[in-house]
Amino acid sequence: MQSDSTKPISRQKLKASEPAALRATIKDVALAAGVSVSTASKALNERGRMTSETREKIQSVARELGFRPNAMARALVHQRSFTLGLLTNDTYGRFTLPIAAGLSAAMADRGVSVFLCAIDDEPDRVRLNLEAMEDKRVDGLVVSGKRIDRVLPVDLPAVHMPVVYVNAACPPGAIGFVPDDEGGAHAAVAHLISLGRKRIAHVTGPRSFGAVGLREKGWLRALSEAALPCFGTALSGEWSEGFGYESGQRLVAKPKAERPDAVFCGNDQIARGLIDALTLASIRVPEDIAVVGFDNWEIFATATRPPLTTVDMALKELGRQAGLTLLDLIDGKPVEAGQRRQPCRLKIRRSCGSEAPQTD
Amino acid sequence: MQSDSTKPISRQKLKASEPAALRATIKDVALAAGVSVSTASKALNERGRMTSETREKIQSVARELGFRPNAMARALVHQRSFTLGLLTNDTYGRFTLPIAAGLSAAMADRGVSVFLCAIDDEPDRVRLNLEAMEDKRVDGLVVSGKRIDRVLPVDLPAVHMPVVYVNAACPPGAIGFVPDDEGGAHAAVAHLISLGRKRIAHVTGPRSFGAVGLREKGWLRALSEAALPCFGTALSGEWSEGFGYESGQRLVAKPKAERPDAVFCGNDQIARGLIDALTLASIRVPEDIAVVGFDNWEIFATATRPPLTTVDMALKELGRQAGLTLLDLIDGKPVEAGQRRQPCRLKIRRSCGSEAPQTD
DNA sequence: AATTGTTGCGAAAACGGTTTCTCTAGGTGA
DNA sequence: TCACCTAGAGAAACCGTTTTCGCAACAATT
Repeated sequence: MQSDSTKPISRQKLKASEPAALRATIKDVALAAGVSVSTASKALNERGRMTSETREKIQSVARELGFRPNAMARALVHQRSFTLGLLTNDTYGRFTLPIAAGLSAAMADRGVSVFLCAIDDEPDRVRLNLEAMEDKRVDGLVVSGKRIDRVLPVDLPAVHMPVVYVNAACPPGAIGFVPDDEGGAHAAVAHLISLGRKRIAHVTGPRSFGAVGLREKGWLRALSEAALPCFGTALSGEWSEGFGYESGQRLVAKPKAERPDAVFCGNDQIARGLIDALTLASIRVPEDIAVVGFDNWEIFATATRPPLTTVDMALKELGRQAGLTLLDLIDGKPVEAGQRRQPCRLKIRRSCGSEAPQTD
Repeated sequence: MQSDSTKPISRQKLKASEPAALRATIKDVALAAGVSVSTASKALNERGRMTSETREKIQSVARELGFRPNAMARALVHQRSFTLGLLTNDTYGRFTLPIAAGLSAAMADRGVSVFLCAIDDEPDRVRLNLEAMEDKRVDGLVVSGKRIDRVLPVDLPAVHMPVVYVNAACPPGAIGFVPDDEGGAHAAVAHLISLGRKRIAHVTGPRSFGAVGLREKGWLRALSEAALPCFGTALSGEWSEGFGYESGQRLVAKPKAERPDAVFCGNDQIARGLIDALTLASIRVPEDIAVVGFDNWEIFATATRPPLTTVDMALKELGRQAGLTLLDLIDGKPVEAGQRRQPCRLKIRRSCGSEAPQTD
């Protein structure tokens, strides 16, 4: 039994007197406080003028009755619903959940709730959900995807409300947030270089992904900044453990002198497969070859042997930022159009050979 | 350019005439059709009596204006918002997203939208979100967790609306949905038996998890039904690849005659680690030892070598069922209290040694 | 021709709030 | 004592719908 303000008591009252779970309205509050509805409203919203005595009386009555204003009635008059829609086509993927959680948490703190719309790129489903969002009068839309170079099949011009894109291509003139793939890659490779590695290879996903090009660019930039030669060209394949494994085997097959002393992988799955192949060939990670990944997908990164140093895309923060920006947009604040690149953060574990892995 | 009814045209019109993105109200429709608001409402909702001429005129005007009724105004009079809240404490986990997607999709088809509330088991956040859901007058709540034996820190009695639990403990008298862990385990082990395996071990998660006991029970029941001896006791440890790996090594250390010919693992991560250990010791999977997992977490199950036969918990369906039941509850239909166990489905790949893995 | 029964539609009252405007007391200054 | 101002509170309009009720006009019965 915590002393939890007076809520529990009022609830009990409510329950006892009202079996059908009817909620107290402002009318009930006004009646019980012996004032008019308008006065009650003003008292509860700290507007208008009245004796502090009146105000406090009304507020205390409201508390006793467990009064909570009906957000929909409020929205009706304010033309503002304090709700957002989150449209995502990444139903099974790893991106949506952290983004959604970050968004939802940041919004909850501001009294804004988020509708989740899972569309599987089916046009009908998109249409259905979009219409539902329009009907429910959400104040804005966050559109989140699974790759930064594809725009969702959302008929944007038909939607008359502010939109922010996350982890998806951002049409011209729109506003979007994506992880800074190039910066993250650069940080990862620069860290390897700072540890004395000089022959740093890159194994990554399909060229058709925008992120692949950006991460490759980061790799190259870090190398050239350190005046290191580019070790081979980037090895491009599937985003899978299988491809990482194969690539590892290919590395192993080379004579020792031609092997890299570090590999920067395009994602954690590839890194995982690659490490498995190296381990199987008795090549030590990180002593013989250091490995870093990209994604910080914990379930992979912590399960590899040794645990994987990798680039964290700060997806929660991405969702948060997108939400806050959308809120600004809704409030009519000026927001510059274009795509923002949210900084990534290197998560150091053991696979890169650092002396002191982060503990958090 | 698809011929997409008349919508695009009306939208264009709206945009042209109304820069501030104001939507047509039923008043506008009535005015434009030369009728009263009440008649317009009746025409659009197929109620009341009027000439079909009048009705069609109104409907066509509404279409031209791109009229969509304001769901909040509607909710206000119907005392029904056609929204639900999804409360989950599984922010990073693997359960919430499929459940949420299944729920959201099934609800979208019925005109119901779902608010996502990510609570991290922080009481303040729970309170905040719960209050938001009450204020927004959601019709009901789905509470989803990450383990079936823990109830979320939700002060249920204080919430006056229908609630359904998913993948979480279900307080007495409440309604809940969980995967049928025992049934799934039984199916997995029975399948191994049908393939001729006779010495089937079980490596699983911490005893403190309810699911562990249930899966163990399924294992034992399948064995006893086939009159097979129980091969050792269930090996219990972490839900991790690491523990699977260790357990694999322990198996390998035994003389060949004492080894099992199949292992049923408590989840896919354990199975993955175990297979890695066996492979490293040159034990062939499935020829020497067959392995099946639990979860069908595709990212693991398809990446193991060989791909993992495992139990699919049908989480999307679980979310769907929970939503539909909640809708029944809201509609006042009689729903029996208690916890329902949703059947699992064995997903056959290669690691069990079946001749013909499923292709879907 | 007077009564009844339909038909087609609009007025008005909800739903639960907020906000603007108006009114009444009471206090102030001349 | 009177005009004037102000503080405090209520009346009413509004947000966008739905729904009940009432009222004409007309057709069908006596």
